[in-house]
Amino acid sequence: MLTIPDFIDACREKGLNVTYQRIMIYKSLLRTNNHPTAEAIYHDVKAEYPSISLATVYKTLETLAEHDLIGKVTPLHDLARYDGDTQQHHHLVCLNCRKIMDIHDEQLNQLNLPRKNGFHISSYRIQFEGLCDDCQHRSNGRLKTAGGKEQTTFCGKGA
Amino acid sequence: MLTIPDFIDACREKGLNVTYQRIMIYKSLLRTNNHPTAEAIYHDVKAEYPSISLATVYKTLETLAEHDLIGKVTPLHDLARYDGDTQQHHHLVCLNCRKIMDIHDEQLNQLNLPRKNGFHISSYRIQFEGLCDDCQHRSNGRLKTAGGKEQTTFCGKGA
DNA sequence: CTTATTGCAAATAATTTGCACCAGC
DNA sequence: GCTGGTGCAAATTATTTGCAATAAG
Repeated sequence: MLTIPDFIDACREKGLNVTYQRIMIYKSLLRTNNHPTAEAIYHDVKAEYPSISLATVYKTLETLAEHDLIGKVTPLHDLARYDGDTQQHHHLVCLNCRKIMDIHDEQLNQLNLPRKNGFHISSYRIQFEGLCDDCQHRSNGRLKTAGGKEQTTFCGKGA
Repeated sequence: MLTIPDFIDACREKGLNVTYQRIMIYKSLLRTNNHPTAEAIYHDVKAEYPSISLATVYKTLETLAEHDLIGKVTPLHDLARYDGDTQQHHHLVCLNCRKIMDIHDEQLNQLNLPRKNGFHISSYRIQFEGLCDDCQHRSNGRLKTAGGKEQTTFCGKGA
């Protein structure tokens, strides 16, 4: 979490114009610990700057996330995806083709659970992110590593 | 992943009617390793059973997931949520009120990465799921632990 | 026979897009 | 002044819902 002056510098370094809206949106994220939705940020910012538009909030959040100035809590957010396997296991997610592979690994199922504020943990899942073999090799530079939503193909099935 | 006869028994045990559609959908999940979307399953099943409807696929997947006969890859799927913090960290997700809390824990940042099929892992995130303190105590039996999408409130902010 | 489930069509909700105007540099 | 960013309204996409017809137990 950067201070506002640092955020402004960071925008400049990345070639992003520094606008009032971007600053307001970043400030809104700074002041909540909520992991807010676009709507929530929109309402929050609107209180101080009523002319902001929801579309701007969406666009800004995407832009900032692409430039790693903020994070997106759920990278696979666009489509609900299901899994026949109900055992505890973990996932490898290809950031390019969005293929998901299963990881069954006993060691990863034995983590020491963190403790925080009386939260009662009943399970956990780990999402490993990166590039699958196909996308490292076959993709001829047409990668989109920034967590966006570009491809629809899942690299086929079994193969 | 159950065999079809076991799936049928499991449905009966849970009081779910065993329908042709449910079996086809489950079979489709069995035969792919794709973590498919509802659309993908719809197309797959439609090939063998053209009269199936997309709404049925959505309903069936939700039903099976609620009864733990299948899993949902992304439990926080319904809304995109953002985070001002770009350091590696992990999340506690309350399955009831959908509040998300941050976990910064050095040990959790040092996992041994699994290896699989040439996949190149660049980062990972752990999502711990359970009930926050508020929801364990204050909620008077009105819990919805089955990964559904019920509440809209995020239990307020700082508090 | 009774209730749960299906399938259709219409509704809703989240997010994206096109485009004209405006602001940052 | 040039280019990227904003705001509006309309479009798109995923998902849900109401309801009558049908199948499961």
